[in-house]
This record gives sequence, structure tokens and C-alpha cells, in this order.
Amino acid sequence: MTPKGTAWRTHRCGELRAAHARQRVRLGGWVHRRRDLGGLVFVDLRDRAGLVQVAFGPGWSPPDVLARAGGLGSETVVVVEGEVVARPPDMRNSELATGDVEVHAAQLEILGPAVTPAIPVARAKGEDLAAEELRLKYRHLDLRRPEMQANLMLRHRLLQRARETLSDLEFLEIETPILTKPTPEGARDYLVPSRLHAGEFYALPQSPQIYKQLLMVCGFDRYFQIARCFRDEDLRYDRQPEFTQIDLEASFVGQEDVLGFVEAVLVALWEEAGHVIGRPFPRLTHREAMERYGTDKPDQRYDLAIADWTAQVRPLGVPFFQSVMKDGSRVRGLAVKGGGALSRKDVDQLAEAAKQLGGAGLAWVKRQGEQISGSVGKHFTAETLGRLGVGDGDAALMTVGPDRVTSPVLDKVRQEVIRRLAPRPATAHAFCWVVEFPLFEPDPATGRPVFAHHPFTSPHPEDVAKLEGDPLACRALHYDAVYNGHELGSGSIRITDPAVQRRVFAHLGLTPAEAEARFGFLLAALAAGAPPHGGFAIGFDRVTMLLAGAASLRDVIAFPKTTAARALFEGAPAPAGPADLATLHIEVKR
RNA sequence: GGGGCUGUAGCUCAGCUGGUUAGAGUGCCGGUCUGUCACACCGGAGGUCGCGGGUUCGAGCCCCGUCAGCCCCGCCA
Repeated sequence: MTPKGTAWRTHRCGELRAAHARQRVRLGGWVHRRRDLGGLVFVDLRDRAGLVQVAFGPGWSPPDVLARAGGLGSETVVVVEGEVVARPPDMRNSELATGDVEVHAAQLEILGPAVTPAIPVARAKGEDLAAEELRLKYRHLDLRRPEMQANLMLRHRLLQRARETLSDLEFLEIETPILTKPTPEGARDYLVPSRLHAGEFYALPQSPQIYKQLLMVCGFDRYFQIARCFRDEDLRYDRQPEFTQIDLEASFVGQEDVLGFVEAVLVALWEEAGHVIGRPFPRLTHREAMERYGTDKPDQRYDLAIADWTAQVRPLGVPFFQSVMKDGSRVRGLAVKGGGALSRKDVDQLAEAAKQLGGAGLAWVKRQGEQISGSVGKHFTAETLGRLGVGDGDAALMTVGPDRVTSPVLDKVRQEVIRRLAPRPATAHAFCWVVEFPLFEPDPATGRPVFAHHPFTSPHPEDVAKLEGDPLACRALHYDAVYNGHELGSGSIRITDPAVQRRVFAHLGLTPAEAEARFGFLLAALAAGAPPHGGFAIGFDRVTMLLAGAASLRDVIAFPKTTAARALFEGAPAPAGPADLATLHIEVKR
């Protein structure tokens, strides 16, 4: 018996190799597929390690075993005992890791008969997956599929690697409460009614933010947690109502220290998935990111960057630009190498996408030899285009307006151009840091400055003076990790001066009394001797999704919610009975 | 909260301009078969066309509403 052997089995199905030949083994697993040739029966037996072919034949299987093997239904759990046999060369199956051997079964026990599965586990080549609704409803079957098993096994390895990496860096894993206190700002909280205190509620944590800061004040120095977080907001393919963060915080650190810790973790995670990543990651400021890519999470696998062409274009007197050019408006665009390959239909669809984002539309010029065409082509010469970096066979895509409008438009156009032209990426793994985020952003409705991050983020020390007079120009010690256009996580250096923290709460519109009621415990802690500290949170589900090549978070979470935040398998949420509600002092309005 | 796509056999899908008895593959059931590996072959069962209403001589198909899943916008400090 190998170390993996148990009361029921000696090996896992998927681990058998030519070296096991002539060994007597017992295997437990699920009937993946059966091929009944009459006198011979083949069963592909599956467990988490993979598939192995079990052969039943008159030469080695008693008649009753052979007969029962012919009647095995899909997904039945069986234990077989028999000899591992090397297959003759012409009977090997190179598509199977175990394909050089098969097990000649002498015994067969049916341990878990199975009804016909509602959705297939064994899928024919080229057969589509069952509808996602059904995969979620019959999750016990969907998770048996080798692809899902591989995703969750990768997730396990990544978790262990994160723990190991942070432990080696002397981070302490400390758990924080799940039943916690509602927060006044940010995402909607999931609330849990209190039985003992009528009308009072716990909240599930949106993140362990305040607790980890308290742990720094307590002197734990370096903390991490694989933390479950909850936010009651609408969902996307990459957003679940409960999700997992690799949460960390450290004391006596500056921004450089935190970025170093996070790089160490990310490099280790990517290595675990088989990718070699260089350090340090390149940096760009939030301002640069918005200028060159129109987004705070640029996909830097591709060189294509946004340029400001206002000065070059102004003298040309192009009506499309002229009409919109006023204070604060700029002409910005993309010089697309090989953009001549974009069809008229492509360009029209790009322009349509631009309009849907509220842009003025998209002006375009194509250069093909001496031929210059496009919506504003007649205003451009080859020489002008050359100065914009638009060569033979290239195209220029431009828009005009205030940055607030043109940045998202050009971000979208850039992504679409990349998708359509599918240029070879400069690198497969483009990590970067986006630093110097603004502390405030204008409220889209009122224009008033509102906090761009949580209210514990420290202002940039050079900008503290602007806090009152020019808040929108005030930078924060806040940073994001970005990978191939995905935000992997964010962090900041925190406020440790209770006076500064009170001023920030005042900015949020909290009166001193309200600030005291909601965050008094934090203010008290900060006043009790707080070390400088900062931290980060990595979106672990998203990292796993990207490393697994999965299409959505749902494929790397064992039991996820639908986009309507329902759990189809177990049927949550569900109504509560009148007795439960009474105990919780709750009356439900319908 | 708003927009889009999808919903037909257990599963994946087709179903023309509204027209007779709604099809295919797979799975399932029965049968033949000793080297298959998506086994092959023969036969069979299997349908609330998501749900409700409407238009029409007639609705899987058109209209209205609704439910569910997915994607997007808002939202996610």
C-alpha cells in the first residue's frame, strides 16, 4: 500500500503509469465512460487525479464481475481490484496520462449507484458545456469535470504559496471578525440581525480594513489573512458578492516596502502557475496612466498609447475639432500601426462605441502610400501624419473633448483596436504599478470632491497643504497593482495622525460627534501610539481566474452566486420562517 | 435602476415568410458484438416550445407582460 492508500484503495486512478505494471491495485472512482463490446467491457474510471482504463474480460474477470461491469451506469462510484497491465504498443492511448497501462479487474464493488446525471460530466470532443444555469444548479456534477477540478486544485496551490511566501516574510496570519460593524460609506453592507439586541445589526466585512490597522497599532507588525469579504453590489463576471482577498498590512513601512511585499507574493503566485515574472514591476503615475491609456488599469502588453495632438491639429482647421474645441478640451488620438487593415465597418463600430460612451465621435485618417482617406482625411497630408507617428499603412483615430470624456472613449477604442487587429503582444505578462492616485474625485452628479478610496488613505505628504484649498489636486499614497488590463488589487499608506484622520472624516461630511460614534475606536487606537503602516489587498479570485484561464470567477469558486446573487444549488437566499423572524425582532414588508 | 442576448427532448442545438404529425446529435431503455478508448451496429421511449396574456381561421415563430441565466452601463469608499 502506498502512503496514499486507504481502507478502500491503494492508488488514485490518474496516477498509474507504466512503472506500476504487474502491481495489484484497488481503485475507487466514478464511472466516466463505459465501452461495452459484449465479451469485453472497458470502463474509464475517474478520480481527482485523472482517468484510467479498467478492462473487464473473461481471461481475468469472473463471469459475475464481467456481467455487472456491462451494466454500470455513468457516474456510479465503484471500487475495482485488479492487476495493472502494460498495454501492447498498438493499444496505448497517448491522449491519456495513464494510457500506457490498464487495470485488469478481478473484483468490482458498486458503492454509490448513480441516477443518470442531469448534465454530462464526461463530455464528447467538441460538445458544448451545459448552460451555466444548469451547471450551477447541478454543481455536484459540474465540479466533477476535470477542468473544474484543475481550477480548484490550482486555487489550492496558489493559496498555499501565498501563505508560505508571506510567512517567510514574517507576516503573521491573524483572523478578524466576520460579524462586524456597519460602515457608513462605500459599498452596501450585508447586514445580520442581532437576536440579543432588538433593532441592531452586525455587518459582514467589506474588507478587514480597520481590524488590520488596529493590529498594527497593537504591534503585530506584519499581518496577513486570506480574508473573505462581502459587498452587496451588482455583479459582473469578475465580481461576486463574497470574495477572497490576500489581505496584508505592515508597520514601519513606506510605499516602497509594501510594493516589494506584494511583488514577492505575485511573482510567487505566477511562478506556482508556471510563469517567470521579472521584478521590479514598472510604475506609472495615475496621471500618466490616464494620459497614455485613458484608464487606471492599462493593458501594457501592447505599446499602442494615446497621444495629445491638440497643437498639431489646431492649425488644420478641421471643423469636427473646431466646433468642440474650447477650454479644457484636447484632441487626443491613437496612431495605429497597421491600422490600414481596419475595415470601414470596424471604424464605424469603433465610432459607435465611442458615441455610446458620450464622446463627440471618432475622427479617422488612413494612410496608404500617397492615398490619404478617412472622415477627416482631406485635412491631413502625409507630412502632418508623419509628425503624428502615422506611417504608410497606419491609421489615426482621434477624438476631442475634455479628458473626462475622451479618456474612457480612447480606452475603449484602444482595447477594440487591439482586439480587432490582434497584434503580437510585447509580453504575455504585463504587470505594472499605478501610483499617486488622486485622494478625491469629483462626484459625477454634483462635481463636489468625494473620496476616491477609503477614508484611511494618507494624503501624499507633499499635498497635505492642498487638502482644504485644492482637494482635487491632492494626491494619495494609494497604489494599484495592474496586470494585462485587470486590477489585481490596491493598497495605501494609512493615516496615523488622529488629527488628520478627523479632518478627513470632516471632509466626508461627518460631524465630530458622528465620527466619534462610528470610528471612535479607531481614533482612540491611533491616539494610543500608532506606528506608520500601510498595506494591500490582492483580489485572489481574480488572480486565480486569470492564472486558470477561466472565463469568470464562477469557474474558480466552488459554489458561486449568479449575477442576481442567488445560489442555485442550495437555493439561497431563502425566506425565513415567522418564528425565526420574531426571534430576530424583524417584520417583513412585502 | 437601465440596456442587450438567450430560453424548443435529460444535455447541446436546428426549426424558412405564421400553416398539416416540432426535428438532429448525444444521453437514456432494449438487443448484437473479445481490444475499445467520443466503440460500432439495430430497434425504442422521450416535448407545459420558460411562464401568463393578446393578435390571428391558425402561434415554437408576431405583440404585451413576467421569470431565469449570461453580458454591459449605473453601482462596487
